[in-house]
Amino acid sequence: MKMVTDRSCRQVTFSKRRTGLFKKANELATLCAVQIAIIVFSPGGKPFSFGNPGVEPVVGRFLNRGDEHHDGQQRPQRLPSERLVEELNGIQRRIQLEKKRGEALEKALARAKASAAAAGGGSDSLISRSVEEMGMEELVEMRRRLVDLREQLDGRAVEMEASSTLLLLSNKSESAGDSRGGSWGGGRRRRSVAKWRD
Amino acid sequence: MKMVTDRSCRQVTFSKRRTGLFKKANELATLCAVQIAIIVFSPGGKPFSFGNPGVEPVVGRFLNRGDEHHDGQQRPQRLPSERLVEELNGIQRRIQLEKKRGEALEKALARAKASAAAAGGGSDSLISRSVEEMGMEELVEMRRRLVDLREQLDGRAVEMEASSTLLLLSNKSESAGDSRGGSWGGGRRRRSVAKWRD
DNA sequence: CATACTATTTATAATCT
DNA sequence: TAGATTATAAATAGTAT
Repeated sequence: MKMVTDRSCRQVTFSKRRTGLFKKANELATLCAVQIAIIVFSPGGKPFSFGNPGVEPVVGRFLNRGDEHHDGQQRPQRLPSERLVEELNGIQRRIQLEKKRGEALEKALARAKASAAAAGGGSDSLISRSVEEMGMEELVEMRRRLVDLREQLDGRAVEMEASSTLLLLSNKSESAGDSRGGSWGGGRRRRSVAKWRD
Repeated sequence: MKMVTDRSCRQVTFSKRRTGLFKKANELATLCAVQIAIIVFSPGGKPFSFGNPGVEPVVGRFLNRGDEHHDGQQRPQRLPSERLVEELNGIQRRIQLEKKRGEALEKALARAKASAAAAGGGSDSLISRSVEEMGMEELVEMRRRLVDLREQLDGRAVEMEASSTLLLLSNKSESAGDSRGGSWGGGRRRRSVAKWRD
């Protein structure tokens, strides 16, 4: 499944698939009585959206800003601790995912080459508990550790091109359950300032 | 087309259709190289999302600039709490990148392990333990190994081919936050961006 | 950017393991 | 509870307007 190269064909494909996607979303909302929002920008940059009961309520709920409109720049005085917890939960899940990846890789690695010595390590099992159970101080501490990890990552910076991000759901999987998919990193981001680090 | 009355059937239908919808969205993003975000709450109230390149940038583009699509603008008066969230988002993205790197590595390994068959042996099962039991130092070490392997195998490019990925983790998402103004007085950090082939 | 037409591909509801 | 199977319904690519 590759990008359609011809601009005209791409636009046609976009139009039709967007229609189909919104239809699917509408069916999902109807059949299951759930809130859903879709935002998509056409190849030409034009925004299209679908929402049940509307885009903004759903996005607001997702961002923990249900009581706020985006017409103002202010957030509620109450800090986004709920959001923080969600973000940390996401990080936790992703670390777990990375671990699963590492497991598969490790098996192949054992067959293919010898690896360097393992690092020892006292583990505080900081990630063991649910984020919801942690106090703010612990959240801040956890953030500190994650930042440390991030700085390690910065040592060998890697970027994925936006076009390389992909998600295929067609194959069977060993585990199953609910997925909070998406948020595929790697795209160019407005807020991210790209800088090199040696 | 009416709402499925049976709760169980409704949940099943939701799961299936959500999977299909996200797949469609991914295909649309791939074929047409467009930004798209989907947010949906399950019948049980759990949030699910898909985004290319991520939910936040798409939502941000939609909310902040409406029908416009100029680049380079920033919202004025960013609060410290927003920077906190951004910082966490950055970390989250980096971890995502690590996961994707692992995926690519896995494929590269499959192609290159024949030639890379150096020494055998050392299968220290560092990664066999759960992340919950690992300290951050070990996580960092785990990552370092992946990078080492990549650098060995990546004289040529590691292609991001179609890889099957399912984010499958049952986890609670509704969370109660502790509202303490826990700002850490953090400054902005540099973000590293590099190319996949570095 | 949208839509009509049709051959073909794909998703899915019901069912079963 | 998840996954596999399959007949059926739906989406879509190619093309034209």
